[in-house]
Amino acid sequence: MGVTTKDLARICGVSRATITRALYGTGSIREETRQRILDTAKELGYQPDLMARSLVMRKSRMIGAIVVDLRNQYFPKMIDAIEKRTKESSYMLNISLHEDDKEEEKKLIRAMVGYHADGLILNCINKDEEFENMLNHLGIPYVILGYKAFKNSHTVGVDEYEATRKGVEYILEKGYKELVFVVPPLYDADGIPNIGHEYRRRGFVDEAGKSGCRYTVIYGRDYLTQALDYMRTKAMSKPAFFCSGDTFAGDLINAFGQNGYLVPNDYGIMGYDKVGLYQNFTPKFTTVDNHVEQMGYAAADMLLDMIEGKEVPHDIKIPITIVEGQTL
Amino acid sequence: MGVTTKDLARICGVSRATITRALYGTGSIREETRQRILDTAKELGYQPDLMARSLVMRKSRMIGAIVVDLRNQYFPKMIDAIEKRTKESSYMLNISLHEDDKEEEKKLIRAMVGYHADGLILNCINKDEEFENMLNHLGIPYVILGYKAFKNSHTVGVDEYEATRKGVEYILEKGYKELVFVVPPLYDADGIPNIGHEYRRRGFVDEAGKSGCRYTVIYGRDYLTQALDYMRTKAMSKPAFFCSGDTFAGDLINAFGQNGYLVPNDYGIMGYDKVGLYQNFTPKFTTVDNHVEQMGYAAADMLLDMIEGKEVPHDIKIPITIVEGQTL
DNA sequence: TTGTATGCGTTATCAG
DNA sequence: CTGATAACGCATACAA
Repeated sequence: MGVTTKDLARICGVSRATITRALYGTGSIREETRQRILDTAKELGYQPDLMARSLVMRKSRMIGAIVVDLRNQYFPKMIDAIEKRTKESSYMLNISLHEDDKEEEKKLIRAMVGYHADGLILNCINKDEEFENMLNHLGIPYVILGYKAFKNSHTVGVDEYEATRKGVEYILEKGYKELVFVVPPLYDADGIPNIGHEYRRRGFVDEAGKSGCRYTVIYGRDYLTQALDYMRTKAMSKPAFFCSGDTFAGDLINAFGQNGYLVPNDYGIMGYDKVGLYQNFTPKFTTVDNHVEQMGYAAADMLLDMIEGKEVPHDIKIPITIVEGQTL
Repeated sequence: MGVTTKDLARICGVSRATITRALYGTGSIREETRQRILDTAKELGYQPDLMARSLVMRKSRMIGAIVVDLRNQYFPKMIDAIEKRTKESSYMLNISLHEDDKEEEKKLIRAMVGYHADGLILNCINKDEEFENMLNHLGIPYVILGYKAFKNSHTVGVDEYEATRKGVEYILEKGYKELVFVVPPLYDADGIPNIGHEYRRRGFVDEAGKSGCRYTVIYGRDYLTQALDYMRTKAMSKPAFFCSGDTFAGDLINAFGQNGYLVPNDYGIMGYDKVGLYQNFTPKFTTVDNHVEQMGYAAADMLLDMIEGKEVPHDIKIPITIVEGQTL
């Protein structure tokens, strides 16, 4: 479909080279023919074939983002930010989802390269050497979201250890003497640790340990049962639950509520990953804001710089802040 | 970058046509040379240039989805569904965001066409004739999410009128005699009505009117103030608030809570657009489930069929269901 | 079974 | 100022 430069050339009675000159102002051209070409181009609704252009230019002004899915607000928010930045630089953003499927992730990366993406932003689940090798032979720059999985990769993430440490500090400042860290299973199906949650756990354990207060870690799929059990049989004072994720915290508040435990009277709670989910509820939710949008902006800026051949730092850590609520 | 069929041909000492035959099994080829080519292709990490292929095939196996943004869960959920379906049919999904910018939307559509997208899924904000014209001259099929804005377009949506009507029926069954419909501003910046909310309003008014009970509609940005005012000065019995969106409902519950009004003791409330946001909270939220995933599946199926030249219905309406909670 | 020639729509180079 | 020609990487009809 669609009218091409060839058509325009035929219709305007000039060569295709002249058409290009008229359309993109390269080289010199008589003003009159330029106008005539531009007019007919507009009239006929000429649209350049970006594929053909990319083919010859070896640049597509397209950036690929491959993330797991859009289920919680984490990636949507980040992608919104990335998208704004790439748009500012007149790049098109191509988002694809690997759905936690390692083969799919590789396939998508190959597809992006096949479509001449100028750069990639990855939330990658593959961690092995073969994958690292693949990445380094892509021929285009890429930025990894989250953790530094590979030596040579560029990453944008959060210092989870430091963040959790600060979270514990904050809880202690509020006067709590008894801390419970709630975290999902730390290992995935292949036995590979979820590095983010693991760093958080360490941050918690180190800082809580240093304080000399009572603390414990609850993890596993049955964390709700375990937490309730803690509340019923183990708590010696009003405990603070520090949940490694707002969704867990939300579920916990709900489960506790159904069992007659109310926040912040009977217990304190703090989340992680502020994604705006529970920000409108009473009591206002205390959580760690890991600034997802900032991560998005940073990742996009980094990648755009890399595409333009600029020198960029290898790793960027976005500092967190604590959202003071009423649940502690 | 990357090795091409040309390179393979040179290295294997055959013509490029033979390479193609080896790679895609078209035509006949001696098994030995086939193996040899396949081996070297693998060794050298040959990846087809999808752009070049699309250019000659005039098919890209790529589908574009252009939506406003990913801010609330509505589009992320739908896109997840669309993505699953397109992936099943080995199409790649290219998601882009127009951020409520009419020019941007047109630009993105043109870009998708420029990238030889085989079809488009649109959450379009342009409503005028020029845009309709543009769509119909795209040369590729497209499906519009939401409302039938143009005569000839294919759409997947919800019968909002019917849905709201059913919602009112449900509320009345629960014994309420006093209904308040809460809806955001019904017109956008350009004075064009938000058709979805408008249909909902009509459904509410018609059904509530028919029942003979007391009812009113609250709309505008200050709906919280108005709702509180209603509660304080106008309510004659325990009213049911029917909010045209879960987020409004959430905010309302919160605002009422801060003013000492508790659900479901002091008032009833029902939402719309079940997006899973408040499903974990107590009391469990009563809302209208408009089955976003189903919309996604339907839209993807429809588009894929259209791409394959099949006959498809022009409009698909996804039936809603009511999620029975504890807020009524 | 294999090779040659042509074209997809664009941009770039080099003549004229 | 303009036109012819080649190239990007791939696929395919046709010839050998």
